[in-house]
Amino acid sequence: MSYQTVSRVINDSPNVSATSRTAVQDAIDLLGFRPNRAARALAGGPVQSVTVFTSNTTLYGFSAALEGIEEATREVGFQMGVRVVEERAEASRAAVEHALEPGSSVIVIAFDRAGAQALTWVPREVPTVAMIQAPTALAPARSSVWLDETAAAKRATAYLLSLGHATVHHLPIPSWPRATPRMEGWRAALEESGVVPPEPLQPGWTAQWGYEIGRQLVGNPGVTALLCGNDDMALGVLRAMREAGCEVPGDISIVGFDDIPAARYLSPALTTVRQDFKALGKVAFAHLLELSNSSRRMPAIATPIAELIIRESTGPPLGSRAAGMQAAQ
Amino acid sequence: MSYQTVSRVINDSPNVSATSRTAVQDAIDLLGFRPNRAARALAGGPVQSVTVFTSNTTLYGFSAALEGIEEATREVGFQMGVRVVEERAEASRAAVEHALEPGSSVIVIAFDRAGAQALTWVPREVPTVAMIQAPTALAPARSSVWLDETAAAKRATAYLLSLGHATVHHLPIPSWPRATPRMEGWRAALEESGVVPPEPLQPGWTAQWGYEIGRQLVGNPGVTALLCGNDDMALGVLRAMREAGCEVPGDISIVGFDDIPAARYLSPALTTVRQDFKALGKVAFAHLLELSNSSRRMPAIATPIAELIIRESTGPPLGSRAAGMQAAQ
DNA sequence: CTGAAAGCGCTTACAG
DNA sequence: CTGAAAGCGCTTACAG
Repeated sequence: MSYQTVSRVINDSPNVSATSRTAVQDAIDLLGFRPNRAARALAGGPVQSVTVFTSNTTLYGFSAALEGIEEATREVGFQMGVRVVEERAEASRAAVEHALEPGSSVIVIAFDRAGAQALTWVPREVPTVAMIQAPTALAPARSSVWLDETAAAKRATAYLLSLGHATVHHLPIPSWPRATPRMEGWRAALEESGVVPPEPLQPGWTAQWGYEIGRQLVGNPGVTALLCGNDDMALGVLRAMREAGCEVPGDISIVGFDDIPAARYLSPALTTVRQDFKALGKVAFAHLLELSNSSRRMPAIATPIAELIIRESTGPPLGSRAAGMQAAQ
Repeated sequence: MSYQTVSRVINDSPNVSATSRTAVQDAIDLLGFRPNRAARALAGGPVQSVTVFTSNTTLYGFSAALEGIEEATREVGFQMGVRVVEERAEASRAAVEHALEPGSSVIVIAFDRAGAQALTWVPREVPTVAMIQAPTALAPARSSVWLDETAAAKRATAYLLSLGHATVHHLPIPSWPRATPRMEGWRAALEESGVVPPEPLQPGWTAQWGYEIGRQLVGNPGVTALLCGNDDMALGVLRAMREAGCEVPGDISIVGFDDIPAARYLSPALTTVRQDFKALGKVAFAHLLELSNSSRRMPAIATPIAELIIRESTGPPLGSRAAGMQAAQ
């Protein structure tokens, strides 16, 4: 019953007799033995930790994703490390290289530019899965996961159109290297209805930004419906409208994206697209597991379905024929 | 120029000639050499990683604290691991024991019961600092950090009283093992003004809970001012009031706690107590550093100052003599 | 199926 | 001040 045998049962080696296996297992349970991770890693044992790179741990989508990853790692006894990355190339590179350890694996939350940047610095040989906005956006040859935001944005836009709005404006989250899927979906819905998409507003992430943009929008009769790139911005827009005495949804309908916990408690409660980033985080980790254990790639696949949650911030435009339509519904 | 010498310069050993030191350093820089953490840990090198235990990575206070810790660790090249802990004793214990590695250190975000529980399982010998609600609450003989929430709650309550409210009600976050400092401050302010504190409402954490409680409060003329244990609950209360047609602050003044990013964009913008959990996270890590390097304890000390942010959700009670006072201000 | 051997990359006493 | 030695706790070929 040498320590090699112990190592074998811990690592599920097939070359152990049933007798030894149970004997060792019993001893392990009895003593509460826990193999030293540092030693395992040093000796070239299997990966058992993930480092997640993210540009933000506070924004809803990011922290929900993190939450999902954490839960998944906990279930299989993986350690989870977190490293925040900035957009500046050198800082990003330093952060990634510093954090990378032999025998580790990584998930990068590459929803934004900083995340995508970080992905760049991760060597090919380390098992990696990226959480991205859309499949074409980046990460060729990297395993990645995403939500179908294009379809969701399209659906939300179509809904607004169906309410009777002549057009729908869009306050996007930052795009790179090309339009975000949320913007593509918005544009597609408009074009399918034969309306020329208006110029998108200046992109941002925060409530603050939404507020700024909202103030500029006030009193513009052309915009009666606005699809926001996320709920935080929608929140800011809502505030700007109220301050200016604009009714929501009377004067302008507003749709958010993500369904943050606060969304349904706003006044008016926010119509939004629910995105299950937590579930996506779990999916990402599941992929990572396959990558690192069997060392074989998995094709990128989509997962949880986004859902349009209709609440109070949307309605037919005032004084349009849609007002009549509403009664008919 | 053996590898021992390299080890010495990396670890700032004094026993190295200036010549060797620079020579080695140059080589390190040139080659981009990074010592293997697993090996260092195995050989008993200095701690260079923290794992933080927290019950939630999504609630504002928790995620802000995490953000602060992350930033601080990044600055000194520490690795940061995160493990979510539950309240159930066995689950908590398993999570903690699983996560603990020799040569690691820990910060536990012990704002709530689950966190306090986790703290229980961390062996004395591992360098640990706890982030807690108040110094007496727990963690005797543990290094810990906290914000002076008692003073802040007292100040907020006094402010409400000064507006002319006959009393102030309180919707607390969960207490254990005794009243939260927020509740103590609230109570103290009331007593100092000679008013008997009303029964606190049922404690909770979420907007959902605030909403439930808010609905119960509607139409109760006795409550004209409410101090909420956090902004999320305040958000829910706000919603309940609006639904019921109660004016805020006309019919009821509401104060939150924490100053979440959304607070100032609500309608009415939320009067609240700003708490810098991110800074507190940094302080926690600073303490940890001292603990682990010099192996000497630091006395627990308080840090960032909470600040009352007066916005729109508070005002004098309607129809009271305070209405006149307002004009006088 | 199961030991003995070698090595993962470091650090820390121990001799010079 | 600086090497040679031993060991941290594992894992993975290699012989039996």
